Amino acid sequence: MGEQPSIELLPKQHQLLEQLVLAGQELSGQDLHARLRGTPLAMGLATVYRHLRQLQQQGLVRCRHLPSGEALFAPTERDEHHLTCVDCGRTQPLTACPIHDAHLSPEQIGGFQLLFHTLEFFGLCSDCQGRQDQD
Amino acid sequence: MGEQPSIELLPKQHQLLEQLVLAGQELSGQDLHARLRGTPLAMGLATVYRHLRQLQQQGLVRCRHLPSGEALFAPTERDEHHLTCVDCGRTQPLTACPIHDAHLSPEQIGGFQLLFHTLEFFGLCSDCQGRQDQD
DNA sequence: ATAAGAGTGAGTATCATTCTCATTCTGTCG
DNA sequence: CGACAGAATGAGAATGATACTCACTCTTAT
Ligand SMILES: [Mn+2]
Ligand SMILES: [Mn+2]
Ligand SMILES: [Zn+2]
Ligand SMILES: [Zn+2]
Repeated sequence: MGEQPSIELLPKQHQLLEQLVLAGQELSGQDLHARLRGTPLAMGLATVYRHLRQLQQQGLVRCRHLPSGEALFAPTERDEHHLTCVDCGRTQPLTACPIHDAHLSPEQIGGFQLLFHTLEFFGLCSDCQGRQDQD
Repeated sequence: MGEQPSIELLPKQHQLLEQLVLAGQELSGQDLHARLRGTPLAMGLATVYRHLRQLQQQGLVRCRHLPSGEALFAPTERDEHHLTCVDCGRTQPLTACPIHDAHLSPEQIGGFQLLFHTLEFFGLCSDCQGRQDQD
């Protein structure tokens, strides 16, 4: 825990990571691109996605996919997960990660160097439970 | 654990669920559509995706997204997760779910009725660790 | 100065998924 | 039995996020 490969981080990669940290919430590639437009930090969409992929490969960023297919990115240092309604899409963050640094046996890990995980819970929110059979 | 809402299951929905169970592995919407083509159980892509969404809303099916954006579906009864290499994409199943029926406080659940979860680990496989700085 | 290599981004291509909407199926009622 | 309402279906078009191309610009080393 606590990688510090700040070496080898391109300026634009550093920018993207910083934006994600500052935002305090998950952002899509499109979001990041839009946020930087007009600023001296602006960069093309291709560069945004290219660097987001590389940041993931370094374990600095992870992403989850919405049902819409859109991917939301966050710094791995922010170990946050969500509970999402399969009906209305309402989402709420969990206040703690249920697996901390889970105990995966070396056998399960099979030589991999673990970088991060994604964990999402799905269910019906109270509103949609009511609307269950009618509607 | 052990829902039995076999009531309210359309024939084609039942078919899709059965295919997923029989397959023993995750299948994409395209996979399912292709598998059924030519058989008397064939159905259009729109119907496949429509019913997959409804099966998810009933908590019978869950899905995860590959980096490619493709979604893979599985029956929720099969509580299996994966460890994927962020570099080469190689993937291996975990032999057990690290969160079983995790202990989420009612406070965290906030009125939701939990249906299923997705959990994926990412890292570097042994091969790609070697290729680390070169390449 | 020159050259090799890395980084960039506007535009285009891709392709899984969703949307449209005309058609077919199913069950009900007079 | 027709006639009709509503649900289900699927071919084809639309969508939209992401990946790819490739010419151009920087950077760095000789
Ligand atoms: Mn976590
Ligand atoms: Mn599990
Ligand atoms: Zn809801
Ligand atoms: Zn690998």
